[in-house]
Amino acid sequence: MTEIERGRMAATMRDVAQAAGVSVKTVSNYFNGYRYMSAATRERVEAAVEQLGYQINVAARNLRSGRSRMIALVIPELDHPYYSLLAQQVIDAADEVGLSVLVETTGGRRDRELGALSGVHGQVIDGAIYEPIALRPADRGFLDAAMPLVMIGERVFDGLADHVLINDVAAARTAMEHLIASGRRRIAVIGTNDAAPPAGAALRRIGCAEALDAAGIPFDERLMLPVGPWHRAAGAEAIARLIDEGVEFDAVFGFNDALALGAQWLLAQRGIRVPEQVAVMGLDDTEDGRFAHPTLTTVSPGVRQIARTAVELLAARIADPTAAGGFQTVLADFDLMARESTRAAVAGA
Amino acid sequence: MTEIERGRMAATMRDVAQAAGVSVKTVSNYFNGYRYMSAATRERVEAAVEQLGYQINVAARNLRSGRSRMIALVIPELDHPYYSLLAQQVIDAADEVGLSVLVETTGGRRDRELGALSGVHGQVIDGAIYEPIALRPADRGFLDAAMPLVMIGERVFDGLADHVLINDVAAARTAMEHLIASGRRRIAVIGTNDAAPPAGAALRRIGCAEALDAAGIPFDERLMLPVGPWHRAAGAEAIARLIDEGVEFDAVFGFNDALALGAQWLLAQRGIRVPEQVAVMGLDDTEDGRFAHPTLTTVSPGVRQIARTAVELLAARIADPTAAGGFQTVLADFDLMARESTRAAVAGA
DNA sequence: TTGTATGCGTTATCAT
DNA sequence: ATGATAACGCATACAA
Repeated sequence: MTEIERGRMAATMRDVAQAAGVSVKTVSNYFNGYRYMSAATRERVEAAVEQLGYQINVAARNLRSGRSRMIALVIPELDHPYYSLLAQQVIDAADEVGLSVLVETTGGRRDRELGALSGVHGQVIDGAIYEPIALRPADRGFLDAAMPLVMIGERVFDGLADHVLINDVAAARTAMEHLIASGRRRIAVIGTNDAAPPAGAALRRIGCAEALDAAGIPFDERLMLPVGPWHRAAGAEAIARLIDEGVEFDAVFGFNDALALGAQWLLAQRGIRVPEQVAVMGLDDTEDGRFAHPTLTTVSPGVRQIARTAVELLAARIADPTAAGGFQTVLADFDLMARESTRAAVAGA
Repeated sequence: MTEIERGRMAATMRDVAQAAGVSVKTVSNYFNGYRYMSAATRERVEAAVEQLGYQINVAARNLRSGRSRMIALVIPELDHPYYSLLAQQVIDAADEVGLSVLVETTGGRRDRELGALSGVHGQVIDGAIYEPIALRPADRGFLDAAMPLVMIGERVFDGLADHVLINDVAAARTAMEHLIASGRRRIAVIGTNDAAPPAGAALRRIGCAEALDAAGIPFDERLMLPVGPWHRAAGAEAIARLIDEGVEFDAVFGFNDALALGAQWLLAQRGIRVPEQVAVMGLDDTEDGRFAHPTLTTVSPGVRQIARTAVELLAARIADPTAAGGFQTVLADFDLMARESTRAAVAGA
């Protein structure tokens, strides 16, 4: 390689060392924030870096250090108000601690959720923020991710990773209490499914039952509506079926905003007035709800806090994988956001 | 290092070669799809790989090859119906050709859009799909990305990269023609700004003017509503201002669905009936519009096609960066999606 | 068609 | 506080 050729190629640490009159180790120290370095040396390195326009070679660093400063965010889908918000918040929080985010979507399919951490991605990332929706505690044996993991949303894999989530029971109970306080008695609940705790849906169902029980309202299984993916279409279909079956109800609680908005949309299409005839509330506090008509009452899970907490926990695990002390479960705050869709109680619609 | 230690560590290509009784070069050939290999050799390599559970070391490959098989998707924000859909489609399309996607959001800020391709990310990616919204043609000198680039959405940097976008003029004209055909004459347009072509907003404004001109409808600057970010709140505010100023209008065309839905929301809040009094239409075909009440008429830009085309162009550039022949501009198809929000013309509202 | 040898640019060990 | 040097695991000339 001629001098000319070298001159055109990106500068290496060796070039910087040579220009600064120090060893590569010193330059490396500089970039890794090594504390014991004389001010004079530091300045000379800085000058050489500046002069050569040097940028550290990430590939070489990754190979040698076995780290990539990249994490994966594994979620069912990105094209969804809640997940896209979560992803944005995770990306922002990660950026602040110098981590890049590889977004991986699974379509909510069990096989892809299990495989998300192996394969090419699994090798290139230092850890993952992981929100599976199809896995059950029994799947823990199939997940062979030998990497730091922070789980979001459901407490599968308890004792295997850190968890960040809202208190599903309490959040659902709060929502139901709000509806009950506004005079509703026959509350359709969308999103229940046959999963057992600690699945989020099961916990939220428990919260609903608790609220009904405390208010002395009889539990009616016909008002518990299991659905597939928590999309608007599913919410609309569930309520359409309920109406067509002639089951009476005066409120709807969707386990997420999309379900609730789908329900609210269908009610509008059928000419049923919200909130006069039927109240509607969701859980997520996505922007859609704030611009629905009427605006959607919901429970806000503090996505920003969840994302930041998850990133912080993950960064800590990556920095010190051996840190024992067991895994943490952080319950994030939530807030009731009372809006138009649950205003004005009208008894016995 | 003892044999025991080695046994516990991840297998390397050397281990595979040894187990298969071939050289590392042969194993490397196997993983890189080298064609000239005897069936017997291939089988032995496969067996050894299987037996050792070998996975190629991505970091080493990246260092040696100078490639990462990663691309960046640079967009203003992820928490937005259009961009989250685009991101999902890009991730899916990239996955099919073996590329991973690093999502980088800029908040629509010029400095971050310019810097998105340099720094750490810039070094680790093989190319980028790039949708800046704050840049102008004059910024081309400031963007020093020595990497394959596919631009989406606006034709800044013509002749510097491939472009994939819809025909903004035609799409806007189609939307306006639809409104005019339904009997509307005073159409408020949200999203115009002071940028000159080839900015998308400017092109769409031209399309609007063309449609008005063809229909013999006088152009009224008061109906052209510039806004900041194309969010629902901006659409609502623009229409609120228009109403408060007493400007009459019988239709609204938002340059994206979010603006249109914000407008539609405000109209509902003010008790103005859509579409009877005012028709509303958008452009994007996001899910929000399909579940708005009334459902939102819009122009569908075929996001899936855009994403796939962008990924294909980028993959081709990465595979052969020297491929001359100039850069391509691909105009994606669009479709009018007529729904409830523009039904039933009522003249002279 | 396959093998040998070298180097990609960094970090880490050890020595000073 | 700094330097010399050996890996990290793979790809690729070049040789055979």
